[in-house]
Amino acid sequence: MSVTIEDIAKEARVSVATVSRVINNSKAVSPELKKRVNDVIQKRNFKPNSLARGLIMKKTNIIGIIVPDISNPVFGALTRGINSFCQQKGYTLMVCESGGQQEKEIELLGVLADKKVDGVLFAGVDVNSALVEEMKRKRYPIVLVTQEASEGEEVIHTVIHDNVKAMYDATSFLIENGHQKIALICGPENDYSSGQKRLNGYKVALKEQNIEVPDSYIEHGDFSFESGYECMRKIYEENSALPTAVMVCNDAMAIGAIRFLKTTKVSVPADISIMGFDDLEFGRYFSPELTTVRISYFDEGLKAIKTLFKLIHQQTVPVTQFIPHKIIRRISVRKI
Amino acid sequence: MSVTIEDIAKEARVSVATVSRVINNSKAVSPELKKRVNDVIQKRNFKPNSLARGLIMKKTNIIGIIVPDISNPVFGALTRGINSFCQQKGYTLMVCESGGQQEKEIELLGVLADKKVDGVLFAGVDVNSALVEEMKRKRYPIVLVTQEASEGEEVIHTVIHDNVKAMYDATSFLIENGHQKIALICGPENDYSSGQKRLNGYKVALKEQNIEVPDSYIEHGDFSFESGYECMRKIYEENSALPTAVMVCNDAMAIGAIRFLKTTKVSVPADISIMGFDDLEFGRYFSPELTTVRISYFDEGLKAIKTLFKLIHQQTVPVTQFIPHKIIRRISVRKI
DNA sequence: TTGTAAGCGTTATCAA
DNA sequence: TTGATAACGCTTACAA
Repeated sequence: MSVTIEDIAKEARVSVATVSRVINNSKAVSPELKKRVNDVIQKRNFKPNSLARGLIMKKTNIIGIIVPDISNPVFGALTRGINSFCQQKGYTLMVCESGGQQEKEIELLGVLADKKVDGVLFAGVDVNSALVEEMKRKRYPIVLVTQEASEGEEVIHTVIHDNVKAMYDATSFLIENGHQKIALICGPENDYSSGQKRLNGYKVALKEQNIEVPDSYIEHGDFSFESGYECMRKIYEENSALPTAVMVCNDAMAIGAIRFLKTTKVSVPADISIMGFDDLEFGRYFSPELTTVRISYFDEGLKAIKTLFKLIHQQTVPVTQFIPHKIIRRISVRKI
Repeated sequence: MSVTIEDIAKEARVSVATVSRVINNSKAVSPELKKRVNDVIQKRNFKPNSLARGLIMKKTNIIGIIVPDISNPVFGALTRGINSFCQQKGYTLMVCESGGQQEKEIELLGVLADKKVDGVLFAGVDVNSALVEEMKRKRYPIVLVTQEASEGEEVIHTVIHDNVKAMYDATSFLIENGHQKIALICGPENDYSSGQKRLNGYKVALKEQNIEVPDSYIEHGDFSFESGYECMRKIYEENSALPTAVMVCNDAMAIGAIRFLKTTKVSVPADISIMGFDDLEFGRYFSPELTTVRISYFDEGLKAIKTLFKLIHQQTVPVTQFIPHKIIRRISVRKI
């Protein structure tokens, strides 16, 4: 078996307590003993068993993260931001995938409790009061990231981009560029932050300018390329008066939408402008280059994990924190 | 604090041993006691502390995975395949990011040892003998995935697609379509499986047909969109006789390459055919739709984790296992 | 079938 | 400053 603290103690002719003290330099140990112990530790390549340690210290240096889909680049970037900080602080990341199903999310919250993680980052889809109740019951701190709670008061700390404002800005940008007939390919209706809130920002911007829009201008997709394609097809087929611009709630659907339009005779951006959301890297290499709203999910993850650390160390943090967004003008939107 | 096995024992008026037996149904327990215990467990929502359990059982139900970059869709899909199986088996995934640096990889191998993981999936860049030695020293089983060892005998179990054959097939496909002047945008030279091996497959296919290619037809990128763009630029600028096809070692670089060609007057596929590798989803939505070699990284991850499980349960498994690849014909390659 | 008690590898308390 | 020794929460001989 691996070498234990007792082996070290024996070989260094001291007590296990002393070895422990050296490891954690918790209390003063005389220099000579310290050196003797350290030498043996080095020589035997001793690493304290983190299970035993966690058992008594009630601290594992493990952070849990729950995301709907690991292979989604948005959550990839988020995870990378989180991990960059964890690694530097000596924490490890336990990654769980929920598929966006609430039942699974609740189960995973339990799994992470079992694993005695020090804290959890949660990227959900619809964080309703049932979920919030479940979270409040856990003994570990939780930070919502990418998604705020959809019901009740704000009781769980949250790091997020301002979806309403971002969509408001994006839609206003289209309006400023002369567009009045602006359709929307939105996220799922059950997705609070990235579905409902974004829809909201769009509506507010239009209303502010007294622009009316037919219901047939609004479609709900599921953030996949495919659904962007489908939604665009519906808008195209169901409207004799085509929009001059389509605001799309993520880049993947935006590209799906453009792909559909390539099967028709309307061209982007000459006939219809398309605006995306996220600013994933491929948007820059697409043609036409995608105008979009940049969200740095890396930064969002980073801010979330920093917040979680503060919570773990009992510091006070504002309940809701926003990270900035930015309009990225490229080719797929034109001024009319 | 959370409820312990002792609390349960007390409340069910039995010994902790009995409770433990019920939990693990290790030994026969009389039905009545079993029910009594289970009721209390249910009622108090008791979950055995996995640290204490891991400490004594030398088993944590945690699998470690080391990848260069979590946000890369290839490793995203890989991780998802791995996770799908783990979740169903009651295992959790500890995800570590190495940035592809050997030093970091070795460190992470140690971190995972500390965490007492039951096994590790390793997706490296250059698994040389130093790394292999390090791996052999660990007490947990390791499966290489996406990358084989570059030196010495095959001692570590490996699940991978056949890079040589895949590139051989892809290049042959281009030849069959009438191309003779075939350039290559390859992976990094220090990347054994995805760099050197793929280069090899390309060369073998050409040699077999006695096709000679100038050095200026071969460029090394780093798998990023940007580097695909740059490599294509070099090939374009350094060859008065342009190739009629370019084999590109991943889809991202292929799209970067096409992007560059759009800045020139040569068109794809009319003047130059472009073939990618990986078959990521966006390639289907790009224009022209990308002809590519499909590798299912999800399946590769799945097979790797299944292999690791067999190893964990001391079953014998072939040292090297391949997952299949497939040529996907789309628009970006044309017959001449 | 059930219970008692000895670990598992640490840290923390309390004397010395 | 150091060393016994009691936790931490569980599993598993060994006894009963």
